[in-house]
Amino acid sequence: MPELPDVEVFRRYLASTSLHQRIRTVQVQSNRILRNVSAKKLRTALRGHQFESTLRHGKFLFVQLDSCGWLVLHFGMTGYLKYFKQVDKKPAHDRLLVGSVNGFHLGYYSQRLLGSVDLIDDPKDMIETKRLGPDALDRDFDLVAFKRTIAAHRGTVKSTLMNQQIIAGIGNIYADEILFRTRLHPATKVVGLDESVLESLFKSIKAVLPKAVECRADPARFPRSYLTPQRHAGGQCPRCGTRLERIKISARSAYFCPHCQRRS
DNA sequence: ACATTGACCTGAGAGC
DNA sequence: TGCTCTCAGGTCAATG
Repeated sequence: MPELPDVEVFRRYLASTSLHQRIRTVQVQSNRILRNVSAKKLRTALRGHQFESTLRHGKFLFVQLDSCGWLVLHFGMTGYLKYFKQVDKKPAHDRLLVGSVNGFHLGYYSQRLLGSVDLIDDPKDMIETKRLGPDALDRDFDLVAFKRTIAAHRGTVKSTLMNQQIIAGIGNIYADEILFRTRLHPATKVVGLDESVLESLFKSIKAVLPKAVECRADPARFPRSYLTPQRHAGGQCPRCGTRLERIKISARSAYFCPHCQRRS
């Protein structure tokens, strides 16, 4: 699930529910999600403290602590957050539960355990260490930066869009949506795309992602012109009605309209 | 340096 | 019903 729009929705959810509450309990339900922090160290860092603010870069959510340091949440393929009061009504696959003095809990969920939780000193350092590219929605990430960033790469346009070290935030679903809007076949090579196509691709990124956030990353709310709600076996192109095709690009499924997105 | 592939996990759904 | 196979929106290490 969680690409940039999903994580932005999680960030707003956390910010509207869980800031400025004194933390009373910390339950690590699975050690597997922990990266460079032990359960004990995490408990010590959180208990008695508060979440102060939030930040997002690509698919990473950073939560600032009032003491010092940041909690980092990554959601993998199946992660999400849930804020609730009744512990007996919590969903399955909770991996971290943070309880506050107000009686509510913030749960981090990850069915497939591909997500991660970490504790760091500074988001900037982490972004640098992981060599993440600019966040796709950052204002400073403009057309000039986009062209400069993408120019050095030789692979397909889809794998380039999904490479977090080139641009942070775009995953499999939104790469397909962006390419559909740009009418580009997913296997098109970046090399040889002319200026006008690059500009159109850039505009698609800057249109699709905010629209998805506005729709709370829920495909059921997406405009009719969007590919994502049709992105399944038997799905049809919202523009021309052609049956969508599925191919493999860098070992992931790419859905596209064979009529609107011709191989060039 | 860059691009691609398989491995890491669990669970749902299809087909037999 | 139960078995097997494939697939799923993530990254990372190993390979070409």
